[in-house]
Amino acid sequence: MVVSIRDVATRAGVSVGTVSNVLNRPHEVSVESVDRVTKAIDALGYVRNDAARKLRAGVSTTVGFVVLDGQNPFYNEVVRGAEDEAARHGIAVLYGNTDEDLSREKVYIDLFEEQQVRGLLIAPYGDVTARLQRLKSRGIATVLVDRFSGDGRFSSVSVDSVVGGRMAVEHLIETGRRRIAFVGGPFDIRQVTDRLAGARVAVENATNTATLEVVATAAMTVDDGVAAGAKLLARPMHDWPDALFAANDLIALGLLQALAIDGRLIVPEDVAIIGFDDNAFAAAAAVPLSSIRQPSRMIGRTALRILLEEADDADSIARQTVFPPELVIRASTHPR
Amino acid sequence: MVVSIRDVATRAGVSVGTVSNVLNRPHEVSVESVDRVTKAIDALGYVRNDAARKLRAGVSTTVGFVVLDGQNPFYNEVVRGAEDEAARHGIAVLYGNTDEDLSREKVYIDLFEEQQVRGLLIAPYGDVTARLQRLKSRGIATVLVDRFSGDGRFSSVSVDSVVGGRMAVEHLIETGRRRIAFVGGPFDIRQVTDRLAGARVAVENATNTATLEVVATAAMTVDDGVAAGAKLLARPMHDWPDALFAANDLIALGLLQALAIDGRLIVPEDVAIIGFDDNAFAAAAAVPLSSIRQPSRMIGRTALRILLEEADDADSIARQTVFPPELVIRASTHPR
DNA sequence: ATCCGAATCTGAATCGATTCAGAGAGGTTT
DNA sequence: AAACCTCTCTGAATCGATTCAGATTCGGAT
Repeated sequence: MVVSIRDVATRAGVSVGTVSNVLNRPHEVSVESVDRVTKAIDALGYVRNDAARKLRAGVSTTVGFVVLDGQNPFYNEVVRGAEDEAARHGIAVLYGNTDEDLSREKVYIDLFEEQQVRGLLIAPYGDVTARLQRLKSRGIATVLVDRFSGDGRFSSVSVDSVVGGRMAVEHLIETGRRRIAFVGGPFDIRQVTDRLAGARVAVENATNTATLEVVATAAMTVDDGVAAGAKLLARPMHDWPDALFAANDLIALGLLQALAIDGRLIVPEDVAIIGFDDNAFAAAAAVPLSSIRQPSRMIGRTALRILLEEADDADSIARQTVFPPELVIRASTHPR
Repeated sequence: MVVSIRDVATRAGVSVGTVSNVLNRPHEVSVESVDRVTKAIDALGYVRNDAARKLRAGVSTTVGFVVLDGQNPFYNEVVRGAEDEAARHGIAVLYGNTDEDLSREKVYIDLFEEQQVRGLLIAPYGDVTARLQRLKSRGIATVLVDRFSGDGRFSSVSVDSVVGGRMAVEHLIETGRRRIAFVGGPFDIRQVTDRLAGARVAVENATNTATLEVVATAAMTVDDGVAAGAKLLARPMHDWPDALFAANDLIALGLLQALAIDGRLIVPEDVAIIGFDDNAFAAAAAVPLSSIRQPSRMIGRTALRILLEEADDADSIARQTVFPPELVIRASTHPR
């Protein structure tokens, strides 16, 4: 048995219009009516039908968040930041996880479009500009998260990954490391290539003879880090790098784990490791992990705030917000 | 500019009914019509209006998942399992994070009710039976995740936390520990009390003189673990327990971190630590963490499968699915 | 007594997809 | 040729909340 606004109106002895007004502009309704309607709603257990509301009003109080990797604590923190800000505006965040899968990414974007969300936050994997452009033409605002919008068509909130990559490798070089390996992938993820580009800059600017090699991983999980570690360990010892820059903390933790189990190489004595994100588990690692911190909650909060502004103001101009990364030094990169 | 089904019909030279049929029962429409309509849809960039669809048809192809703690990798794994299963049925999972906040829990349940999702998965924090009962009467199926439904009114998928708690403490006792502390909270979370109850059973059954004390935490995060560790470290050394059973891995990681920084007590020589969940970071911890593994993805997959079955069959009978926990022994509980 | 404006309420029209009774075309059986 | 199917299509009615032009009420001003 479904309770509709009509049932509430009958029970309260008013018209449907008045019930709707109680729900949406209570100040324009007499206190007595508000009271009667409220009582009727409670008595009947009425819940607004969001479909009807959206159909007629054309707006929604939810925003969507399409996340690249739901297992990654960094993105969870970003989502948390967005939720905090959303809650303050009486808005709910629904999110969908794409797991670096192009087709799922499309599915979720379409889903949120069908749902006519108020706006969409997205940490994109593939090239989604075409789809996002369509959302825009439909009046659904979009903000890119953790990804700079190269062509400036969309607002974005991110951290400068090139600078972060440079900071990481400069730190390694300053603490006396020479043979540096970048561990990460896949290379169609922008964050990966940016961090690597930063690393390259640092090596080129170095006054000493530091070298950089690249160890590719299939994805950015702990398991991929373990696998990369095993691959490196299969080499003769004299071929080993003396520092590893992991594309994110998950890979770094995997590397750490692989080395700890093997036992021949000690961190940081033989090998330094630095990660990226400074997620909640970096400090609790086998060897506390140096990392490049991203202000994750702040990214989420800011992205949501910009999203709401754009949703309310149709012809606002896209803007790029870039936060600085921050070097966090822990035991894993202590000098020998 | 919004493209409606009417525009598509006009462009394809058919009626709106035919367009709808192409979308929903293509086999009942001539191939020629399917073709014309498909072309028109592509040309116009038409996307179904989900609100109108839901309003009329009353069904939806999304399920909601209300999660207790979005930062916890364990729940992320469960969600991932649910998503995998959902994807196979062409269904999308939208989730909302309550962060152990009663009011947010209510908000999300109501939100999903308003949205008329196909079904709802929930890892509940407070007592939500009343609200869930209402969903049920509205025809929205509900499955509890990570929580046994005591009164059997709802289907549930969980791991036996009492058994898990017992396994953890039996393991500690078998490896020679005597003064055991349970670290966790708050005690209105069912999982916490169950795990503690299991621990009590193990201590009572022990042939030796093992003791159990309780160290309460405000929540179940790494930070709470660090705080609990600090509280314990403030005690005189002879008052220290020789084993810690943390209510989940996050707390355990926090404890490990607090002890490592302090440095006076070595894990596992002076203190053993065991966690619960066996999340992705347990193995990569400062000292690889023993834990009670829950089959997280399987929980998510199973919960979603049951949810869809119940959503399709209105008068199916609620059933409780309980998976066994599994003891995973790592360095943090090695005997002295 | 009449008029005015403000406050409040009413109820029909509306949003867009789905549904289904009924129509039309074309073929087969008797 | 009539009767009967089958296949396919049409278009009006429908879902429930919102909106807004118009109605009603009432205290105060003229």
